[in-house]
Amino acid sequence: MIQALRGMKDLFSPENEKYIYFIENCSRIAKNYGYEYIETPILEETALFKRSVGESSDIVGKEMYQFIDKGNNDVCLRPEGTAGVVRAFIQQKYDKAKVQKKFFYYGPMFRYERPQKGRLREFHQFGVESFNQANIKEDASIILMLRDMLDFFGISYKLELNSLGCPDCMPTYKEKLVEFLQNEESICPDCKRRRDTNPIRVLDCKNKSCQEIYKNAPFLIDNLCSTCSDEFEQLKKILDKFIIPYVINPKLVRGLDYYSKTAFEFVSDNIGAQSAIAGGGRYDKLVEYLDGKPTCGIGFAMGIERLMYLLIMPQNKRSGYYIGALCEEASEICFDLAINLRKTDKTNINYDIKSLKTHLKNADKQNARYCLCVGEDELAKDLIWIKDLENKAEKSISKNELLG
RNA sequence: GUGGGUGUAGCUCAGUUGGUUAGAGCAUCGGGUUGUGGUUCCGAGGGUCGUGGGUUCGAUUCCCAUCAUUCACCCCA
Repeated sequence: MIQALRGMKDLFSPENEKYIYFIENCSRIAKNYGYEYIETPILEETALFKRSVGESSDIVGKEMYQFIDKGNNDVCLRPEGTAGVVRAFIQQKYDKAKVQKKFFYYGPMFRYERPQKGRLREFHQFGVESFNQANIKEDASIILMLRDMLDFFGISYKLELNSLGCPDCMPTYKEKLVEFLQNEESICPDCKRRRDTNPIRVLDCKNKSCQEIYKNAPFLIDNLCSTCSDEFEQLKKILDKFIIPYVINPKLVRGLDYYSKTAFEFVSDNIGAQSAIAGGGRYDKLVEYLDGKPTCGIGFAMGIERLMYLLIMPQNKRSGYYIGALCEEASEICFDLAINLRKTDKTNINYDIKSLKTHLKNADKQNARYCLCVGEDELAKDLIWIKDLENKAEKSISKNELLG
């Protein structure tokens, strides 16, 4: 038997309904915030991710589905969504036009890792990207939007906030941190590796003895330049005003190299070790990294599978018709009936001749609102028997009334 | 890439201290005298016990390998 690749899942009921429900409502809310839908290719040139996500990240280092295609191009399946949208933005010359653009997208992402709870090799994200909005209010808006979405679905969360600084304050901080780390030889091997590759990352090491040491480490949040520091204060004020509870997590670093300034993560305690349900932040230099004109940007992405663990669907109401024939002679009229009803309503037909009892059972199981049956009695009088499964009312109506 | 758990019916799982026809619940199908559902009663079908090898008179059970799956680490949504 051929089965789906490791870490890749088929989507059946009821998850498929959840997925649609999630996408539809996130899209609706994003549109309210002025976002428009964008779809970018799932396959992109490998260099795009190397330059945006960053060579030092694990994503690029070991998790990409990368291969050489028949035209000898080095390509890979997108591991995240922002890079593609930024590439599209630049390719469309929106950077030169200096326009403000806001996009939302959703779809599959691919990372070659060992699957576990809340982590698949093919997973789905819903994300948004806002270009050319430097105002800190936009940072707040994007967090407010995410709050709206999670609130709509009744999903509880914790918001963690940090500032990663800008090219003015980040490099000097980094030097300070590396200096601190030079004197700490008792840190774990992973952290020693990070010290060289990506020093900021040591801060969210899960090793307890490391965390003990980092209590005394310098934090970026205490070393921001005046601009970054002011903006961060403004952001907190807006979030306070709109009553969004948050915690400042000075150890919060985003995994992708392109982030700067505002960084945030929405986390949940109820989905296993992979607790981040959404993450995002500013990336004011990314457009330049990808050869565009300087254009600031901010965005986030939600892990749809992780959110679906937490999402409870509203009760499914009975809807549509179920049609069944009670005798062979009635099967033709039943088929005609189905064809006609399908022009306006969800209609399922059972081609098998069954007893009324069986048809009612089936209609009930399918959660149909109405059960329509035709037997010898109805055929004789050109009637259709119809029962409302919700209020149990039943009647026979003339065939012409339903066949129009 | 590293470590642990688990593979028995469509699903969720019992079980055999190694012994002859492997069980339950749910689901499916049929029936409960002529055409009435969701919470009834009765019955039926369905499994080479993940795969390959080893030990044994005998393996679904013990051992090894392999594959799949799951959880965790690394990392991330």
